[in-house]
Parts: sequence; C-alpha cells; structure tokens
Amino acid sequence: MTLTELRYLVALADQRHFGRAAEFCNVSQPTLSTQIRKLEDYLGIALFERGNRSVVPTPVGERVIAEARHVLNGASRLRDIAGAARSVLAGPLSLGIIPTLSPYLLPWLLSPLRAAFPALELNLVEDQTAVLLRALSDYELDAALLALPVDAPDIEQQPLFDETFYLACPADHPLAHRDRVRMTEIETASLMLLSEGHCLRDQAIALCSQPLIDPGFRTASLTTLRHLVAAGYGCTLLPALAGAAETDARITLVPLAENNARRRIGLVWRRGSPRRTDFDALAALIRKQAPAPVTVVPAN
Amino acid sequence: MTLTELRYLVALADQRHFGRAAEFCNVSQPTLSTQIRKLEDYLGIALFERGNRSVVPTPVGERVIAEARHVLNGASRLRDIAGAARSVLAGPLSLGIIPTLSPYLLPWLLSPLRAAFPALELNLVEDQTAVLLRALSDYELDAALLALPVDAPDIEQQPLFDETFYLACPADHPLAHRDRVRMTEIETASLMLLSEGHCLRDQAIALCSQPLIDPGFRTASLTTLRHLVAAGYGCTLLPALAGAAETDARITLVPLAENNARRRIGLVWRRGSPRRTDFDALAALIRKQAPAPVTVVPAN
DNA sequence: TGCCGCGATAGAGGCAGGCTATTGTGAACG
DNA sequence: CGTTCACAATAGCCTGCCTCTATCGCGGCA
Repeated sequence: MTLTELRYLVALADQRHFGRAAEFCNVSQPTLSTQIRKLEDYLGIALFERGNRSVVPTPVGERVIAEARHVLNGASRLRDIAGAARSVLAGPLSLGIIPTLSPYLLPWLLSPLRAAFPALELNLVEDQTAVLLRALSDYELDAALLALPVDAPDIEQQPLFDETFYLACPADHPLAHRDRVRMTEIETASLMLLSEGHCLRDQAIALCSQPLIDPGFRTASLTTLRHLVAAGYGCTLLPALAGAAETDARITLVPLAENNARRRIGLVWRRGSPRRTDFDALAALIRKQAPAPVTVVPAN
Repeated sequence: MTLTELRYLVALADQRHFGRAAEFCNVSQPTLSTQIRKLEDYLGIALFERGNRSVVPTPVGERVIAEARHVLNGASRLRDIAGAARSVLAGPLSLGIIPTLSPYLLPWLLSPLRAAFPALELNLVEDQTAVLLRALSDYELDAALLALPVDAPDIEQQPLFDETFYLACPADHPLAHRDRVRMTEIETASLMLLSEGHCLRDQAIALCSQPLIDPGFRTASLTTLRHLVAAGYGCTLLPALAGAAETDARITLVPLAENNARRRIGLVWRRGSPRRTDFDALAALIRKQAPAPVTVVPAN
C-alpha cells in the first residue's frame, strides 16, 4: 500500500470515472486502473463496484476511502510542517540565555526578531551557563547566548558583542565622583556579587587581584543588587547593558580602568548542528540590532 | 514521500540508531540511511542531527515524526477496516425488505444471523418493492428481500421460499368452517387489502378473477387488517408467515384452493455486485432457518 | 449492425528502492 | 600513540514496479 495508490483511490471516489480520475492524477487511465486493482487485491476486498456506466464505491469501500482521505491529509500536514520550517529561522527553536543578559538583551531583540522571522517559534530558557551547556549537549537546547569563552567539548561558538563592566556604587561613595576606577581601588569587603554559578560572579572574582572577602550576600538578580547598592549596602559590578537598564538616582556608574573589565557575549551551539544557517542569521540580527552600550565584534 | 519512508522515519526515531532501525524494518542499514536522507531532501529540512555516538531528532523532526506516526496509524486502520470486511458477511450491508415480510421474517432471522456472522453490520430498510428496487439501482441498498418475480433491469435474484396465502375471515363468517376456499367464492366487496404500492395487494387483485370492488379501506399494515377482520369488517388475504403471527381468537384462517395462491420470496441484488458470496451466504442461512409455514425452494 | 465510450489487458522501458562491499570518522583501548 | 571497533555514509549494481502506448472486450446507442 502506497500513498500514490491512496491518491488514486480518492480521485476515483471523487470523479467516479477512471478516465477523469487518471487525468486528475496526471497519469494514464491504465495506470490508475492497475493501481486500483492492485490496492483491492492487497486489501482483499472490492473497493468499487464497476457497472456498465458507473463506478460506485462499495460500503466498505466508502469507509476505506474516508480513511484514505484521512491518511492523505496527514501526509499533507507533514509536508506543511516541513515547509513551514524550511526557511531560515522558522519553526521551533530552543534558545538558552544567561540571567545577567536576558532581561537587558531581550527587550531590544525580540521585536526585530519577530519582525524579521515571523515563523520562528522561540522557546527561551533562562539559566546559568553550566546548566545551559548541559541542556545543549542533551539536545534540550538548540543554541545559547552566554559569555565566552565556553569550556565544553563539541561546542561551536560565534562572538557577538563586548560589554564593558561598570562599578555601581552609592552616589555618596568615595569613588562615585571618579572618571574611572581600578579594580584594586575597590574595597573587596563592600563588593556584592551574585550567588554562585553565575558567570558574572566568577568573572568579577577573577578581576579582583586580592582574594575576595565574601560579604555574605547571595543574590540571584542584578535588580536585587541594584536595590542593595541604592540602599547603601555596598558596591557591585554591572555589565553595560544591565547598567543602562538598572538606573537609579542614588547610584553612580563608574567605568573601570582595566581593559579586560568586560565580557564577550556569544552564540554557542552543538558542533554539527544542522541549523547552522539559522544560527548565522540569528547572530547577524543580534549584531545589527546591538544598542549603543555594547561593542559589536566584527564577523570573521 | 512514501509510507515506507515514514516507517523508516519512526523506526529511526524510536531506535535512535540506524543499524537497529534497519534491523527492525528488515532492511539493510544503507537502505534505511538512503531513504531517510531522501526524505530529508524531499522535505527540505534536517530531521535528525547525527552526532558521533548519537542520532537525535531535530525540533521540526519531532513534529514531522509525530505526524508520520499519525499517518501510519491511519494506514493501519485502513488495513483493519479492509481486514474486518474481508470475510463473508462482515462489515456494513444495507438490506431492503418489504413491509408484509419484515415483521414476520426478521424475528427468526436476526438472531441466527448475528450468531453466524457477528461482524455483519446490518442496515435494514423497510419499504415497498418499487422503492427498494430504486434504492438498489441507486446503490443505496446492497440487496433486498421481496416477492419474485421482479421486473427490473440489471437485477439478479435467488428464490428462497414459497409462502401460501390464507383467507382470514371472522370466526362467524360463512366460509370460516371450510377446509379450503376458492378465490371465486370470496365476496370481493368484503375483501380488504393494503394500500396501493404493496406487492401483496397487487397479487391479491391478480388472484381475483372478478374485478375488485374497492371497499374504501387503505391500510398500511397487516396488523391493522387483522384488527379490522377481527372486528367483523370483512376478510383479507394473509401470507403464511403473517398468518402464523397475526393470530386472533375471532379470526379463522382458511387455506386457499388455488395452487398459485402463494408468493415466492427471494433475495435480489444488482447484477455484477462484488458481494455475491455474501448474498449466497445470506440466502443459505435464510433457507436453513426457514420455519414451518413456508416451503423452501431448493437452491439451483 | 456498426460506432462509440470506457475499462481491462499486454508488453516495453525507465526509475527507484533494495542489496553487498567499502570508506570515513570518531571513540575506546591496549 | 597506534590499533581496533562501531557506525553511518557512499559506491555500484540489480531487480521489481510503476508508468507508458497500443489494443482488446463489452455494452449502449443510433
């Protein structure tokens, strides 16, 4: 039993005439006759009653024809599903994104993305780098936006933009009036960071030449940190995008003097993923839409 | 796109291994590889992501696979429909039957029929001969039980049994004590018949040598006629099966002397109908189950 | 009775789907 | 660090079937 036979079957049921059904199917009349007969032999029942001037489905034939229509509709839907996903960035795509980037990147990304690729069905997963990489290798994610470099096997990446860090301190803080500060000038005791697992925390610790004296804070979002700074509990480091969004009259942002006080955001995916063109298109759009606070890394 | 390709697709989705999927499908691994690749080319999308040790469906692949399962289920149902109808007297069958036979034949026919052919889905249509023949030629019926002979083109028939007629008269009627009566002895003025269109009426009129004086009765059922006879309004003719069922203490049944005072019941169907074996089986069962009042016509 | 419409059959050809054998490529292991 | 193993892809070939054109058979109709 083949889909072609079922197409012939339905055509004959509609046309009730071998010649017209064959014409409808763009085949010759003997071809259609033979295939219908073959289908009847295969099923072991008569599907049509051939009269002298008539071709009429048998009662079982009617049921078989109804089911055949059902099958053909399914095949058509299958083609539609594939067709809708054929073009670039269409159909389902699971994208991971780190929490220190998500709330500040998505507002200016989502609208252009929807405008450029309306058929894209984005499934966003916000979590820490390690979790995202795990999900990526487990095929739960197709790609992820996170801070480079990533240390994982079988991962390909494409850098997108650089984001400098700012010291966020209370407006009455001793360093608040400075044009720029060095990391060594910051009292590590007053530096508040995100809880463990956030790559931003790890990077901030790496930037501190002195060992960090933990103040006991364990915060899960930069917004919470901002409130803590505004209330005078201490300082923190904010990436450029977050700093531009988390504004507060009681907070001053001071650029850091160190050249490496920044992070590079990139798109990563499994090596050999068949959606490479999708990822290229996504990367291109992110680069194009990148707002002022960040520095776009030119495509290689 | 073929059903075979879809089978390979779901097998690979289930097994996640080309070799095992090929074994499951009873084909070689290269065959399955090629067909999967062909399907991907046809659909224009990647259905699986081939890793070094892994074969994982892409997100669109998952959807396509789900739809493929759906299509294959439909194809399987289609085979089941055909398979259920493959045996004799199984599946749907529309059977016409005339009103003067239906209430008296069905009681002893239906139970054995169900017992012998439990898969038969009988769709009974009770109407007059002309209507049944029309429905038959319009493919609304598959066969019909009615009085022979039938005068219609492209109709094949098989006689089943003969049914003698009885004069049904009030117990105090002058003819009620007779062993047998001739049609000529019956006062045509007191003879009540069914309304026009019933073959039994036509046959009764044909049996009367004298022209019938219409008493003005137009009854649609033999049961009504029985009540009229019991109330003394006149006499009527009842076929044997009806006479055996429509008993009443105030009614006497007298056999008719004429040899042709009987009707022959037969099964008729369109010439060339593919369900000939079904009809033969049905006819054989009716002959076997025929009760005493009728005389079975031997099969030719 | 001859023509016409329509479906079935015959025979030929070309493509597709199947096979075996082999290659390429990571991964595991001594 | 080379070898081997596992596994999918590729090559090349063959068979079967799907399709075609040509023709036949059969009723209906003029």
